Amino acid sequence: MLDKQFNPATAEAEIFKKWQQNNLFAAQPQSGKPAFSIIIPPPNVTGVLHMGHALDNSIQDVLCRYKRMKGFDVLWQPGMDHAGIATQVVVEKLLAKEGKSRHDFGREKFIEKVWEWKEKSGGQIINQLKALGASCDWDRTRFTMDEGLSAAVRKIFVKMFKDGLIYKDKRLVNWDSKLQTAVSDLEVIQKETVGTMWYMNYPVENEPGRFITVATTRPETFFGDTAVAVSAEDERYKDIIGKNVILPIVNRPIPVVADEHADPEKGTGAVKITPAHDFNDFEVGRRHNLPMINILDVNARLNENVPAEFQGMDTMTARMKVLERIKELGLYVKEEPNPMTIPYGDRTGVVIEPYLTDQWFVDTKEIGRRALEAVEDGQVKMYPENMKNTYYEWMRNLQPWCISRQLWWGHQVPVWYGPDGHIFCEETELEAKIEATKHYGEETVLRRDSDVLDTWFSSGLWAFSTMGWPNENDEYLKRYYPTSVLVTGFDIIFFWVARMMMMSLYAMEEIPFKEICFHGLVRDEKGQKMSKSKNNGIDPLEMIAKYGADALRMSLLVQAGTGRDVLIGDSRVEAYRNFATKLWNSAKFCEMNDCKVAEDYHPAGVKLPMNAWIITKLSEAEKEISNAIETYSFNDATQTAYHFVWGVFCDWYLEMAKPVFYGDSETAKKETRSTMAFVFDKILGLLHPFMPFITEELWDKTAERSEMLMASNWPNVAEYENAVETRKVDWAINMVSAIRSVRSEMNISAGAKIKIRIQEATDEQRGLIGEFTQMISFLSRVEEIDFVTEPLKGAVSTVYDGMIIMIPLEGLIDVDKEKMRLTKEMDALSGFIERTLGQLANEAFVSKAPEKVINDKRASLAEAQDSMKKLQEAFDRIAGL
RNA sequence: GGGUGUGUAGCUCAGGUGGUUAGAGCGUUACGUUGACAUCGUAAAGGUCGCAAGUUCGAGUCUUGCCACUCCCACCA
Repeated sequence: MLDKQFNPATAEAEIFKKWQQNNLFAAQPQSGKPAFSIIIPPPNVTGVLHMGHALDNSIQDVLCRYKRMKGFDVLWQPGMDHAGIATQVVVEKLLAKEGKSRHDFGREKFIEKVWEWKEKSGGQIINQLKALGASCDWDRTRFTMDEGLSAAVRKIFVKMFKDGLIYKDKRLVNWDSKLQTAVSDLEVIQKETVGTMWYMNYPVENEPGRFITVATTRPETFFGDTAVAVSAEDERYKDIIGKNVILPIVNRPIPVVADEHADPEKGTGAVKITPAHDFNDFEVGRRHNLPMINILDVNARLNENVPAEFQGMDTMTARMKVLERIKELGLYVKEEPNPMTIPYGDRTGVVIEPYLTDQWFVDTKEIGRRALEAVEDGQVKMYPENMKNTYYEWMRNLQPWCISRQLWWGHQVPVWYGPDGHIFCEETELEAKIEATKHYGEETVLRRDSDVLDTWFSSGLWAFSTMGWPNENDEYLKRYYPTSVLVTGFDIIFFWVARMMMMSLYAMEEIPFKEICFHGLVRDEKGQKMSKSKNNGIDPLEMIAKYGADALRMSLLVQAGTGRDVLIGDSRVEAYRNFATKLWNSAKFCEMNDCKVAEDYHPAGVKLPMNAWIITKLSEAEKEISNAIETYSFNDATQTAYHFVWGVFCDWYLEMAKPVFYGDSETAKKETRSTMAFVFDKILGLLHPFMPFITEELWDKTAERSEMLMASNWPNVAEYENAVETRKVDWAINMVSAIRSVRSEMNISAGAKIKIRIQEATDEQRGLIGEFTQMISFLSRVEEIDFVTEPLKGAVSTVYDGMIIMIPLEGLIDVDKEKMRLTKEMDALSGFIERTLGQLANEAFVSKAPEKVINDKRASLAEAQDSMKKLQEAFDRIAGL
């Protein structure tokens, strides 16, 4: 006996355990089945499940479950990212609570602390993914700091270094002064604001009274100025190019140089050049061999390269102080508001400073070109396709990738320095020492580079590092790489997708995945981005607790058209919880009516049209769902399934079955019981990828099964389709709808049994009505159907497929209401008739449109005119009362 | 500045290659019968398909222009 309702809170964990016990998640490399593989986008070890994960992993789970049922051997490779910055920040915060900093522990001890944290509190998200139903091969869970993955990182780094693709360079990078590390361009967020532009005068050397006015938004960088640039074409300044101006306060002479960077149209046409603190100025500095004076320390405070009174100031204080002094010197000109963007760190929210340091870079020119070509020539397909344009644009303007971070938690750069600074880049310290001994001719003390790598460097290797690489002979690597499809949000296309493409093509000489399915962002019910500041975040675990994982998955998937954003909120999830309940109740109906698949049952042999009909509808739904999943249109797939279950199976088939079950034909009952059970089983299969828990539960509770639903075959009933019977049942259904509509509009009480009289039915129609009398009567509460040759007085009428259907009401008719109803029906027709007559009278249309279109128009016109005539007659009859 | 989307019912969205009277879900309204389900059923109302031209016998669908909004990238002395 089925319970009154499904209780996800207790059932889901049990079901998940059973899947695990039956080892249904593990890939089966020896199975001989075709392989299908997905790597999970590794969530941060610090992460907790949010709606983005829920969507991303629901999609992957659908694909994996569907493919398994389709006969594939599936590897869904799970794992987590060590998330350098995020994790270090979490642990540092914990230490701060004890009043300590990482420096109190030192690097080694601190890293131990992080590992401790990871073992104790990290990776909660893994269990949360399980709550969602994710069918990953959990025993293969990997972590980007695992020994194997770390070995992969070292190997790639050394190889790239030796290939000249990784190099050290002193250049301007984005400096996060809170974390005291470099970050990549992608980790910087530009925010618009209105700042101020200040104008000030620099005296020209040896020409008393002459000044050059420069404009700046950052007066505090003033001490780093090493030139003023003007355009060579600018008449105002032509004569002082090559001369010096005096930098006020410090009275340092700096040259006036001609450079294309200076635009005569902008500002004053003269630009102060601060090579160590501005990306454009840096380039100008390189072009003119200007000194680069760094005036900031790692905390973004002014350093010893500025006059003592300014040292130690933060940039804002220094800015005001500089302006004050300029004013005192009488060199201040004016200021005006200036719209501008300011860079902030995406993790810390502090202002990012361009900062001159030694960093490690990846030369992306060559590997970027290959990654670009792999998409251009179609080796890697993207869904939706227009994501290619975004990818192309970025790949064609690739900048060197700054991969070093001045953190402790992460993959330490495998680089050692000799006493003279000579670089030894090897996978182990031992190898470095051996090389050093060779180089120096004696054993030498080496110092290891303290930098760690950008987290995305290791996640860039994820597609193959999780599969055993660098062991080229790993059976998983051989079998499941390249992976079948990558499922991810378009927000990390540059961070991760592009990097995986580059790194995989470099290391493996092969693409990491054949297809990429991009999905949109999850937003709240009103379509707003979820954020802490708006406090509109919705916790997937809360939704799962409230409505069940199946309901949450459905409500996400039902909107997951390729690339579209997904809106989530209580009312949406509730709707799919209701759907789950509907499914449960339909199972109860089956059980109550003793629906089981009889041993001698075969779907090809059904005799009742309604049974042939439901099998055909099932087949049509299956084809649509399969097709939609294969093209990543999860919205179509789920909507088709939803409509088939609720709108076809429950609303019509179960209702049609009732008169059969209450009737006295045992053969009809038997066939219908079997068919219903048969179709219901297939429904469980079709829904399983989307709603794995409730379907598995029903599968278990509705019959004795030799295997779990998850391990069963995807439904395929195409060979049992029966178009002829299906058309007949559809016709009867439409007739029921027509009768119901009249009843409802004429306020005939829902319970009342009515008689109907039909005029002008063809022989075929009479035959159909005869065949479906029981069903039509039951579903439209009709107790008597008769065919007549003369119209009835005192009846309400409608026209269906050319037949006049009349409901005699013997004086109870609300004449005005019936007149209104008929008028409304006729109005709808007359508009169409008029338009169509016009079209058919148009010679251009008749001569140019294809014959089929014209014939269809003529046919539907004739039908409409016929209905019109019959409705008009009904109207006239009623008007006479 | 470059790129990419979006604009269809109150809301959220479907609507290959142009062709009957433009659909769904939710919401709304009315009415609720029998024995799966009120987490339900039946029915109805609701749209000049962003605007304007153009191509065409015919445009939600194609072209051009415009308007509004989303997102991404770059720049901003």
